Amino acid sequence: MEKPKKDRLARAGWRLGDAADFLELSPEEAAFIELKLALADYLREIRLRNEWTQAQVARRLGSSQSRVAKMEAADASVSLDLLVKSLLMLGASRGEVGRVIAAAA
Amino acid sequence: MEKPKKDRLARAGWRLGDAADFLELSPEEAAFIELKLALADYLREIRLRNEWTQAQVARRLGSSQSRVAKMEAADASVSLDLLVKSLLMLGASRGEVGRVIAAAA
DNA sequence: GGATATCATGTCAGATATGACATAGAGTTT
DNA sequence: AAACTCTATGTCATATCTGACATGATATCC
Repeated sequence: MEKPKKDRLARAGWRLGDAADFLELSPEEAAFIELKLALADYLREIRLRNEWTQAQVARRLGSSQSRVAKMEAADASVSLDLLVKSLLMLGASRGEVGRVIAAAA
Repeated sequence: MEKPKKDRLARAGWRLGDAADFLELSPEEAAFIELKLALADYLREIRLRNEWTQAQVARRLGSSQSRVAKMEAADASVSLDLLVKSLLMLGASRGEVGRVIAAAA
């Protein structure tokens, strides 16, 4: 795994034990996390494309700026449910969500 | 919405008020629920394709037969996280999951 | 360099999901 | 019809997520 992605995961709270090397992730765990990262990136993309601030997105979603920040960071405290529901509420279609998930890393 | 799907949702705990007609769902809510139903169906498909019982699947997932039943029913108490993680653990690829989600109803 | 705007991160009470268990329904075998 | 197998549904203690708030960090403007 490349260094930048690894650092990003570490920042996002994906610490898996002290000296946890991310290579210890099972393939399914890795796929799940990368899937979340892809959705998080897409959320940010939609926000920037529309020139919204995180606070504005939060208002639309009935949430808070901090949670939007965590969503975009694919924080460990953010569920797939929240990510997908948010994307749909921001106008993404089911097909779009599926394609983002299916897209190769 | 067709009657069978409506009944299925009602059974799965998606009651939204007493006389709730599912037509009152917002488009995003409807899309989210249908997306879950598609994943639930796919989970069952994988199980049957491999000729596993729900109890066998539960053992693989480190869960219980009852939760597998609820997953296949797209019960309201089942998260997207659980569905997706379970599919990946049963051998589905990220691409497969994405395609199931993207697939039109 | 103070004021303002935007995004990041830590914390927490309340809400929601989870695995487990009990039990019911439905089909098969003997 | 009893015994057995598989699936469905209700409940619950515990675990995890959520929105909110406070506070940092960084950049821009005056």
